[in-house]
Parts: sequence; structure tokens; C-alpha cells
Amino acid sequence: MGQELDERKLKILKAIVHNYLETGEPVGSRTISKYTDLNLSSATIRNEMSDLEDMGYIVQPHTSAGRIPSDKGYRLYVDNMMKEKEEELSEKQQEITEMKEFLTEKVEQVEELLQNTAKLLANNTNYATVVSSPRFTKRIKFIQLSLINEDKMLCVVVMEGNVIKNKIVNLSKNIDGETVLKLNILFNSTLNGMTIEEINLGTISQITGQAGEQGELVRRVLEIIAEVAGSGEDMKIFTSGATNMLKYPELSDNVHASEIINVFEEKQQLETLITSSEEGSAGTGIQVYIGNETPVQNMKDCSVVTMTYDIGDGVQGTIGIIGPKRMDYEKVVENLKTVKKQLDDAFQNNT
Amino acid sequence: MGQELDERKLKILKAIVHNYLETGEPVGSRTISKYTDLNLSSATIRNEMSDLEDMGYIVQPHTSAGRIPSDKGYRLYVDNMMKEKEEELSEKQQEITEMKEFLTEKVEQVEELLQNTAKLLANNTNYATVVSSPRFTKRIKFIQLSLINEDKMLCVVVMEGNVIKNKIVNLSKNIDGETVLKLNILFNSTLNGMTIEEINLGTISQITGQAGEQGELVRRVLEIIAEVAGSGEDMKIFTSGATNMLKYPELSDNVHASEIINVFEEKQQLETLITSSEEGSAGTGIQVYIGNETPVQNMKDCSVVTMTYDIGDGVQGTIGIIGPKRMDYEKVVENLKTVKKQLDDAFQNNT
DNA sequence: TGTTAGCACTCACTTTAATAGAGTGCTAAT
DNA sequence: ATTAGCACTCTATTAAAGTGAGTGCTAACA
Repeated sequence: MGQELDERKLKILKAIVHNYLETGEPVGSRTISKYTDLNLSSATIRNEMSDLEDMGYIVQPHTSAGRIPSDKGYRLYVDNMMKEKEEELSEKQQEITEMKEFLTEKVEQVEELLQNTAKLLANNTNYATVVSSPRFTKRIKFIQLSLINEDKMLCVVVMEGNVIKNKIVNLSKNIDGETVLKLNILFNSTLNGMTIEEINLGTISQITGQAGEQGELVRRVLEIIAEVAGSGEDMKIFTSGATNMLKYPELSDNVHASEIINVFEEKQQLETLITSSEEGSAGTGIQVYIGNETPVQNMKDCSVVTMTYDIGDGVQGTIGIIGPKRMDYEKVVENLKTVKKQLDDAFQNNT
Repeated sequence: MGQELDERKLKILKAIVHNYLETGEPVGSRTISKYTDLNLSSATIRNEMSDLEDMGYIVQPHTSAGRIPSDKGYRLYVDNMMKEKEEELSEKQQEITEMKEFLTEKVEQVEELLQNTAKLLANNTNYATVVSSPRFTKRIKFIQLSLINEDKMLCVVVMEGNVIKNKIVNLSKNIDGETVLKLNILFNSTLNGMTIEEINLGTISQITGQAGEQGELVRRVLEIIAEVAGSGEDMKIFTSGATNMLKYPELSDNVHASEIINVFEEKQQLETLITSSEEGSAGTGIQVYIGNETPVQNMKDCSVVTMTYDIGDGVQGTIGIIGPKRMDYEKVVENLKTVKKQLDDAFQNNT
């Protein structure tokens, strides 16, 4: 198990994975013999492959078929690749600017930006994509309460990054315009610039204190602000390219297709995916789930590569690419990196 | 072509459609011979079927297979069914109350309501569903402009039915809080209760006149109000049950699946579907597209049944059910009717 | 000892042929 | 006008045979 692979085995494994990524067919010893620069006969390769299989890196769909990378094999491949790509920081300048133009063109609201990002990525990669809206460790920028009629009040919260949330509150007792005005001033002077987390008991009692007679109402509004702006509860998720998944034969059969498409329809499942990937990606921000590693059972025959994008301080949103296990990991990671950069920029300039 | 069908042919056609809806297999003469109460031998049925085929109501997938309803056949069947069901107004009381509870439970915002509706319908029918948000022939209830910082203004428009729209405006020149306050009063006193259509040149010049110095800004805001609240441009569409489509063998092959799922992902295509179905459904509000009749090419092998739901005056939103051509039209229509009623109620109480 | 050539063997996939069965169309009898 | 009967057609199923990619193993080789 823990046994290290020697140089040659590694090379062969890589070749197998690589070839399989391209063709989607089990790859045999003869192919590898020609494919690599090792100058080994197929027989030797066979021996090595046999070893690799014993070690669990590759699998035979049936006797007398070529080999296919196992999840473990993919994993090794990906980890290795990552290490190599680490400092390259790929300068596909042309593609980058192209993206930049696309992304910043006429995008005024965050949601549109994210949806566009998802679409762009999906088109570029031919896989499916997920983009989550930023989690709001962000600060409150502005609060606006407005009386709509006697018993209904509109509560709008603008967060940094120009994400706007709103909700209508049913009032238990009538209040007048003057009061609303005061409340607005109160809330804005107290809460602007704060994150949800920073609103602690102290702040709350301070506010309710100042509100005097309207303490009850203030408490309700605070709840609503928390609900409206708070946590990842109603994290929005944008997807694109789900149909791309049907292009890969190993996923296009009825069972798989249903399962996968379903994930994209019930975006809730994607939420868990994103949440857990945010937790998992410590270092580079890149997280790769291969096959069964994924937290979403329906995707056990896919691979998912996610990357978090930053806005200033603190982890924020996540971009994910979902494809068959034999997806082109290199390309995917590159794409993610460039897009991440774009998003970071977009939010930087926009905040 | 124009030739009427006699009683017997009609009965046979109905039997064929009915049987095919159930089994999904071509139906042969012997089956019909037993299936109906006509007491005719298979040979006779065969002759009749041959006629029906000549008239274009049924088709043979290949020689020596049974018959399948053509689009024309389905059409006749549906039209006939509709006529019969017209005044029944089906009282599946139990199911209705069940729905009612589900729909009105904890739904505070329109969008949630519609999404729930879509989901409910999809589950009930095992087909895919589309629900469009109401088109805003509706009136403006409330407008709120707020200064976020020196050069950004938030513009929120609440429509009747508590649909909230918002947008951030970049200001060309700075204005102060006082001005914003005045603008708010101006807009609200002038525009509240109006529909977008009613805001004509007269109103506009009236407002810009009163705004004096800020005329330029006012004009921009008006544009934004129109854009934000206006027309069906950003009509929202909710869908559910897309994966249900994969359950029907005639649609689950790769080509069809891709086409269909794609429609649900790119909701834009559904927009055209909804738009044109609103135009088409004059009388009962029910519109049935069978096969090629559909305005969305990707769905040429499906049937779509849509129904508009009302809120007070004027046509509003649309609910649609999408399934295979051999969908259970009766059930679908019944479901639509009950849901329509629920939605109508929900909006009545909520406005 | 590591590498290689060679060969028998396995197993999925393809092709072909044979067969069964559902359903039709037509004809002749009722 | 209806029906029984029969030849015919065409799909779907099954079985048999053949193909080919790929393996594992052995024996020879450097």
C-alpha cells in the first residue's frame, strides 16, 4: 500500500491516465510501449502494469481488456500534476483577456456576473460548472426600511459587493413614516460596515436601547437583517453546461444522466458540495474530488474540481467544474485559475 | 382531409390513443378488437385503421407493426377530451386541499410560491413543469431611492403582489440626501398605482417638470424603473422535474435528452414557449402544443400543455407541463386547473 | 537479474443466420 | 358490411461463429 512507486512505474501510470483521458477506452500494454519514450517492450509494460494493478492504481474492466485508472490512480496523477503546475501560473494571455472582456462587459449586478462566469467556463471546458455567490463574511453597506402601506414594511439590505437582499415584513402594529425614518438612521449609523458576525449582543442591546418605545420592532428587524443578509443559508448557485455531461458515454446512460441532471436541478445538493469543498481546500484553494471522494453521492462517477475565489479578507465563493472522471484536469485547473483571477479583480474594483 | 370521422372511427381512434398512452407501444388491430365494446373482429378494425391511416390520424412505424397516433390524431383526441371535461370542473377535493396547504405554507415571496408550484406539479404528474412569474401589467406599489455612497444610488421598486425589483445606479454627478428624499416623494406621489403602460409622455414631462434642476437624473431613474419593473423582459421562469423526461424511453436517448434538458437549462427558450402560449390561449386559457406544433424546436417530440393564471385584471403568468406526446392529457389538464385555482387564490389574498 | 519474444488463452464485440411473433393486407366466404 | 383465413413483412431474439485486442506465462537472451 504505502509502497512508493519507482520512476518508471510512475511514468507508465501517467501514460495510462493520459491516454485514457483522451480516448476514454481502456489502454493496453502495446499502446503504452509506443506512447512513452521508455523504449520498453509491451511485455515489460505488461509486467509493470500488473504490478500497478496489484497496488491499486489501475483496474481491468474485464480480463483481456486494457487498464483504466482507479480513483487512486487519478488521485496520484492529479496530485502530481498540481505539484508541477504550481508555479507556472500559466500565461495564456490571449485567452485571459478574452475572458476579461467577456466578464466585465455590461455586468452590473453580481448575479449576472456569476451566471456569465458559469456559462463561459462551461463553454470553454465542455464540462458542467457551478458558481456560488460569495458567502457574506461581507459587510453591510446600507440598510433601507420603507413603509409600503399601513401594515407592510420593506426591508432592503445592500451588502458590500452590491448584493442586494430584500424582504417584506408584516407589521403587528402600525407605525408612522417619521418612526421609520428614525429607524433608518439608527440602523445605518449603527450597523453599516459591520459583518453579520460582528453584530453581537452588545450591539443589539445598544440599538434596542436607543430605539426606546420601538424596541420590539427593532428586534424583529434585526432578526430579519440577520436572516436576509446572514450566513450561507440562501447562498445562490449558478450552473451551466449540465448537458455537457451527456456527451460522455460513460455518463450518458439513463441512470447516470438522471442522477447527474438531477443534481443540477435541485441545486441544494450542489450546496453541500460547495460547502464541504470550501472546508476542504486549505492551501491553494483548489480541491479535487475524484469519484467516490465526492460528498454528493449522485456524482460518484464524476470528478469535481473546485476553487474558492477571494474578495479581500476571508474565503468567499466557490467555482466548480464537474466532469467525467477522465476529465482534462490540467485544462480545468488552468481555466479555474484564470477565472478566479478575473473574479477577484471584478470584486476588487467593484467593491 | 376535411372529411368527418364517423362514430365508429372516432371510437377506434380514441381506443388507439388511449392504449398507446398507457403502453407506449404501437397498438394492433386485435388489441382494439378486444379493448373496445364495439364487438368487431380484428379484420374489421384493420380496415378502419387503414382508413384512419389514410386520413392521417395514425401512423405505422413500419409495416407489420401496430399503429401510433400522429400529431393530428393526438390533436383530435385532445380537442375531444377538452370538450367533454369542459364543465366537469373536477372536484378532487382531497387533492385540492392538500395542494392548498402546501402552497400557502410559509410562502412569503412570490418566487418561492412559484418554485413550489412547479415542484408540486412535477411530482404529481411525473412530467416536467414550467411556471412563469406574472407579467407586470401590475401596478407600481412603491418606489424607494436610496443613496448608498457618493456615486451610487439604489433603486427599489415594489410591484403589486409584492414582487420586488432592484438595481444600483451609478450617478454621474453627486447629489445629496435631501434631493433623494424629494425625488422619493415625487416619484411615489406620481407613479404609485400606475402600470408601466400608463406611464406615458405626459406623466414623464410632468415629473421632469417638477424635478427642476434634477430633470436629467429623473429621466434616468424613470428609464431604470421601466427597465426594472417593465415588460416581460426579465420574466422569471421556474422549472422542476426536468429529469422526469428521461423516464420515457422515446425521449431518453442521447439526442433527445440533450435537446430537452438544454431547454430547461437555458430558460430563455422557455420564455418563447410561454410568450407564444399566452398569445395562443384565447378561450379557456388552456393551450396544448402537440409535437411539431410547439414553438420550441427542441421539443418537437414532446407535448406541452399550458394554462395562464389570472390576477384580477389582465392575463398574467403561465403554468406549463411538458411531457412526451403520449402524456396523460386528462390528468395534466386536471392538475393544471386545480393549481391555477390555487394560484389565483394566493394572489387574490396576497395583493 | 531485468528484459524480451512468442504463444496460448480469454473475453467483449461483431457478424451472420435462423427463428419466433406480432401485425398487416388481401381474398373469398358469410 | 363483416369476418375468417392465409400469405407476407418486418422486428426482435437467440445462437453460433469469427475477430481482435489484450493478457499472463514461459523460455530465451543480454
